[in-house]
Amino acid sequence: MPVKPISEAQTAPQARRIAHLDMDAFYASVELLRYPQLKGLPVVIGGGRRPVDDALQLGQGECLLHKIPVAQFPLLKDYTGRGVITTATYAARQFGVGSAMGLMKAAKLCPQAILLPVDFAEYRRYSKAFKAIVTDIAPLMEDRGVDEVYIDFTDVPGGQREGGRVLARLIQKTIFQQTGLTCSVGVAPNKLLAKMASEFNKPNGIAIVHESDLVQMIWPLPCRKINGIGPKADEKLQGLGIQTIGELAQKSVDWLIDHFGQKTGAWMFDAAHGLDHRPVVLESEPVSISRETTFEQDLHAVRNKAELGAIFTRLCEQVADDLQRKGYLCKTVGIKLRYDNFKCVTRDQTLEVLTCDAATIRKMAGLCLKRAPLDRPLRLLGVRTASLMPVDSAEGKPLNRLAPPESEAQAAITSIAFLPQLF
DNA sequence: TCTGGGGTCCTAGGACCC
DNA sequence: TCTGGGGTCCTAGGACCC
Repeated sequence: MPVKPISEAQTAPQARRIAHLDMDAFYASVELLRYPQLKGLPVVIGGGRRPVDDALQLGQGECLLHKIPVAQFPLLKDYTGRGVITTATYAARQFGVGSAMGLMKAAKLCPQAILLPVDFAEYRRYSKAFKAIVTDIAPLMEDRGVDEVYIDFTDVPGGQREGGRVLARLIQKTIFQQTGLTCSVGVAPNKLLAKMASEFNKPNGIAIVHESDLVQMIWPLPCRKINGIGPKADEKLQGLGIQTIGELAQKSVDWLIDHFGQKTGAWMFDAAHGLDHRPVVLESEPVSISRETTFEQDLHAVRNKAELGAIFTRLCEQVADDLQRKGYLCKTVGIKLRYDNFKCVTRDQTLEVLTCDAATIRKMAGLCLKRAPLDRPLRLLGVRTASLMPVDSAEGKPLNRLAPPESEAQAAITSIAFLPQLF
């Protein structure tokens, strides 16, 4: 029996261990740190729009709640407006309310819930804090939004111990000690399984999944638990008699490709078998930057022209500002409309120059708007920029970073052949 | 009294080029 | 003389995620 040389043993490839970390009821937990007197009570956070502030009778965005007794906190039943729930505490979830539910609908289910306005600035502070703790311990982290990250444990010292449990526990404990917030962690051979695993022992839990656990731990789960299978795909699967991931795994690739197309079918097959080769990505360039807003009341393109125009211009200014702050130029400008019947329409148009100028974006967006049906009342208007290029890599490209001379702007616009008459 | 805002990725057709 | 086959870019819509 040959003995492995020590050097080879030391460089033997480590098993791939990927963690998914998910903060528990993130926004709600941050609010509970600020208002500990709300612990155990049903609390809903939502809105973020002016009516919420009005309903809460807060002065000019100032948060005065900590000065008043719990009995006087604003209640969900007193709210009127178009907001949705962003997060609910576990106490509130027991009444069946949850993320993305309209506040008015939630008020029926749980009228006594306390309603708090969202405070993104505060959540971002905590988000940065917990991510800094993670990267201090394990530097290969992929940002998946305010409250979620993937972490590559593979080559981190201790990352292999107990399948990743030791390192997960360290990160979880450090985050709690330094922020007071709990999180759930799943560690598995890849992102797909890690994401599922992080849900297993929520809240404040850790779950370890190995390849050999596939049949026992993954196959009994409903297909909907696969990140990427949403309500539509799930409905279609159920129509085909497939409820669980295990049932999905019994189908052949060809059968899945026949029903879902080349790409989705092949992906579903891999997912059902626990396969996922996506790397943990540290940084990525944005594909688009956009702003949108839902009006307090539906607006009509003709009857409310002035009001709509002002909102439209403001959205363009915000997008331009976002581009400039983040250091990008765009080549495509688009709009999004949502009508009173909730139907959506988009129009977009590619420029011949790169720009981050509000007036140019406004002009292009205006042309897009004229190509959209404007007979129905609108509930939402959005402005989107895409085909982005970082400013520093745009050297030598035709630029339009400031408002161009009128003749140039005109040239850019009239060169779009199908629309000269609209301007 | 339904249903936010900010994203990514995929599909599919048409234009246009080789 | 009747219709191939790639490739890329643009546009619109939709599924999905946080």
